[in-house]
Amino acid sequence: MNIFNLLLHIIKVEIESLSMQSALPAGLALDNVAATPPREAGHGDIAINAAMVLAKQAKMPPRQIAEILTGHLESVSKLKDIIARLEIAGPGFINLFLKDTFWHAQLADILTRGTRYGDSTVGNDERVNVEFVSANPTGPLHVGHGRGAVFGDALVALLKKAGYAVSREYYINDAGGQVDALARSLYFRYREACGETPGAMPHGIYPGEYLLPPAAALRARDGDKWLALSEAEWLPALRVYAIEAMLDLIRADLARLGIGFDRFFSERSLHAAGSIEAALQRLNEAGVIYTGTLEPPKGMLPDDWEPRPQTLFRATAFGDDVDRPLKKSDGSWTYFASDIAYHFDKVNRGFTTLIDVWGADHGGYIKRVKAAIKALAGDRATLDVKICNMVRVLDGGVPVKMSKRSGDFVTLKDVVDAVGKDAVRFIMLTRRNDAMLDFDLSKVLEQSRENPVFYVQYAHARACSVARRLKLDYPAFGLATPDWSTAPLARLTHPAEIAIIRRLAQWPDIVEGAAKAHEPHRIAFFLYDLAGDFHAHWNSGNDEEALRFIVPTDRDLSFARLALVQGVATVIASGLEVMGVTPVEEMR
RNA sequence: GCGCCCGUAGCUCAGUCGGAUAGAGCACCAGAUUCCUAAUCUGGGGGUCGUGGGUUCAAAUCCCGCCGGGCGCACCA
Repeated sequence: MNIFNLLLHIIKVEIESLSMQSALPAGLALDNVAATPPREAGHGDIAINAAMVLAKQAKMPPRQIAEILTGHLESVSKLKDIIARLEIAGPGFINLFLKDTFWHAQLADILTRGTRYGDSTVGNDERVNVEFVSANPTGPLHVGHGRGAVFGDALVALLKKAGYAVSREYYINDAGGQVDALARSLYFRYREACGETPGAMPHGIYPGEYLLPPAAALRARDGDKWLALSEAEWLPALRVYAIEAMLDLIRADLARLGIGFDRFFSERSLHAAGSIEAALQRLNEAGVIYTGTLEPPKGMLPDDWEPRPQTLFRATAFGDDVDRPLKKSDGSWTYFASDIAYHFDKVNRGFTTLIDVWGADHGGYIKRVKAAIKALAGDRATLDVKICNMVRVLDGGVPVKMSKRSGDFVTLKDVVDAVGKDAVRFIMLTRRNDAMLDFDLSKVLEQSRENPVFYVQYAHARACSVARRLKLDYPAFGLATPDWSTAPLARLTHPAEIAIIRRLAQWPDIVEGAAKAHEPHRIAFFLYDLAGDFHAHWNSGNDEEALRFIVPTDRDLSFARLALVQGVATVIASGLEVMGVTPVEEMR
């Protein structure tokens, strides 16, 4: 349960009731009324901005509205059990101070629900398609792909937790010239494998050594049978073979990160099924396809520019900057044409929210795809494109050299092998997706506060250690397998303890906010803050013995505090679950 | 030239649908360990939120101009 929405709902109802009683004007718009956690601890637990928002509409000073509202709220029976006191502050905020018993109830809820705490229904089972990675099947994934992979996967988990019906999808670009080049590259390696010396590598051949194993496997399977054939004869078959081999490679790279997909969608299948013609036919009927000649971009004339009539989509009618070509000069479809069909297919499969996760170099492509969706689907579906910015790989602050000949980038596999799945996943979410990310291989292994992976894991491990210690050193307490429903939570009275529960109780709101904004990085920052609260409280037991979790002379107090610690572990685990990171119970 | 993203403490970055005295880590300074993991914690200094306007009761947040950085710009994917 999201406590902020709960209170907000109650208060909105009461405002409406005041309107009915004519204590406030009728017909007030409450859309901007909000219940938020105040930054300042002295401002209570929940701040309501209603008085300021309504002042203008009601033609009354905010203070006066606040007076009316607080006077009324104090008499509402539903709130009497929850609110210790309320005050009017600043320009007209109503600050609510909640009773300890309310927070105890929140903790009890956490313990009952376990890592399912924070699950929400705001998504309302809306069907969402998240397409991510979608790297060309021409080689292994690099670190940049890894960021998109982790981002997409965590976003899916987040959306599911918030109650959306989500599907993970990978679009395979298996139809263009790049996969022909891949097939030629494989053939080159195949000739080598057959004992030929093909000589210097021609231009347009992928130089990576990752094609050696598939070439050898091809030779082992088929012998020399392809050598005597012409390119037209071997290319289609070897293309299929090479794409499958590369997809195996990619799937293996993703599996190392614990990432799988509900569907791999082939671009070639769109061509084969006539989906492109169908989608463009529809655009044609809508009158947004025409033949015309584009102006060259001002300020940067391409060398080989020549004015040429093309088949164009009138993207400018839907917010794009220029109209976009659908056919290449050789008559085949452009990538954009098949992408139109692909997104139309997603809409036709019933998805109402489409999310595409792309690299930073594709930012210029967003408007045209949005334009196409608008033209084909109107308001039936919306597209949100999440751009994942570049990743710089460092080691001890020094940029890692781009790897030898195998490609231009550090491979994802190398990085996962070096620091582990959990560290990669966590670090990838410690920046907003649209900000550049420095990934320092040595820092993510460091055991210090500087390293958020460690800091959060350590908090979880510490929480687990309290349970261990109680079990081992205080068997008389009988808390080896506690029944949380009997925990005497009323014994949690210290402000620092309540403060931690307050943080834990933000978790459902964090989930909903992050899910709506499509921003999984918020989870990482929340967990870091929570870990900080917990470490601080843990340490205060050093200065003040009475604050330690385990009180040898007081079994019930120890039980209550164990419950608090368990709540911390639970929420951390719940957050890590969304991030796809395994919580550790010990770090020795 | 045009489009998109970014500009917050010395450095790296958070900042919720616009909300109260703009936060955290690092670095710097001063402290805490007979004690559940000091792998941690406490306190301190440090800001024209790039800049100039505008909207608003209220702007780091929304709108416009400018400056600085990144990405992209027909027939690649």
